[in-house]
Amino acid sequence: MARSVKQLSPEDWERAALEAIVDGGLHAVAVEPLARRLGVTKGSFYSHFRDRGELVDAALRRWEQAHIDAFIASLQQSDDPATQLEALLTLATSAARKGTIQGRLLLESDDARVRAALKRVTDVRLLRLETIFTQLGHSGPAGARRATLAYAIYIGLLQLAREVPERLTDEAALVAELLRVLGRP
Amino acid sequence: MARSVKQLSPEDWERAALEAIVDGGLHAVAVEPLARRLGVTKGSFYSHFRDRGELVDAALRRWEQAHIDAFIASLQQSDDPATQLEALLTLATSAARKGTIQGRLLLESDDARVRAALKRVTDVRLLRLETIFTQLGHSGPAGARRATLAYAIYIGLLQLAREVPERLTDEAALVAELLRVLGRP
DNA sequence: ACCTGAACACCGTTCAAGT
DNA sequence: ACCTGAACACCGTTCAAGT
Repeated sequence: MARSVKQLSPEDWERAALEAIVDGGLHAVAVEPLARRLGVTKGSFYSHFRDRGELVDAALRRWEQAHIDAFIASLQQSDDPATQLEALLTLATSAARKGTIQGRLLLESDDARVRAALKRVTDVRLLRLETIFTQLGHSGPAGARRATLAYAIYIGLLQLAREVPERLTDEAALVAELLRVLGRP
Repeated sequence: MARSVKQLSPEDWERAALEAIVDGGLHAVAVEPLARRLGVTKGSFYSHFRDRGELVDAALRRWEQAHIDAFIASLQQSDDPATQLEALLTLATSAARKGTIQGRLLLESDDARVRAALKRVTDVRLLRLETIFTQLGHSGPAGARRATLAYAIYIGLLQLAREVPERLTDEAALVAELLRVLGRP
């Protein structure tokens, strides 16, 4: 449960920061409380990072990398675009019902650092979605619009899951609706 | 530019709080800076509100009421559901490109007070959307799902407008796509 | 009733001193 | 190199005292 020697690494602080985000959002990433939790004094924090912002940065990059990796991995389960689309929609609607770091971050993107991390993840996903829709027969701009639309739905569902979760209970029917709506060329 | 007598009302503080939200988000609603801006000392704040939370509450309710009123008003321009839907979609996509209080709040809804205000606005809108889709021929649960979907798109576009604004430039094409996607019974 | 001014708590940041 | 402990700045909250 505890190390006897209090020699921490930047990674220790980053992981603690991500845990804090899950629990209380970005503003819960506070140096003094994190230091208490890690069993050191807040002064020692500045041996690892220049300031709180640098910690937030590093923690977000850690999350971002893991997140992009997972997304890519889920796509590699199949080469068929229709199957990939369904897999992503299912993943999206089920993720929308869980409380994740992503959910937290989406809702705190007035922070420039959060926005930057989200944008990088979003860009990767939009490009992949665009490829899928192109393969499904939607030409250039139409494919791009459809990808934007699909991703907007995903983001919107993430948000609505917090506001009106009672509307997202019939997940299967919702996925079916999404497929019907997005599937037509 | 200034009143000579510094006798403030709760409304003065609420309006200042909303301005602060537009500028810097919810965390910019800070008693001491607001007091400075209003030309009083922070101590006097507590003659009007019990604490910062009560000010946030009051400011959000002020915004909420004005917002619901505007939404209802825009619906009353026509009785035809198809026209109403198009009007809402147009309103939504153009609102998505502006920086509004709503945009700010959506992205800060890890705050319980913000969530509550957003939920009240969302409920009103979802019910109205459901009515429209019912009138357009979508029976009970299908109408509800379609309303959820339409609203998810709206929320998602609000978010994407911040992340990837370059994808929302062709507004007309996007509205057309939305109508096509959402219009089919 | 509303405002001032001083006080205290909490967190971010700095820094001299320890190991 | 990393940690401690004390310092200072800033904001939330309280309160006695003014008008």
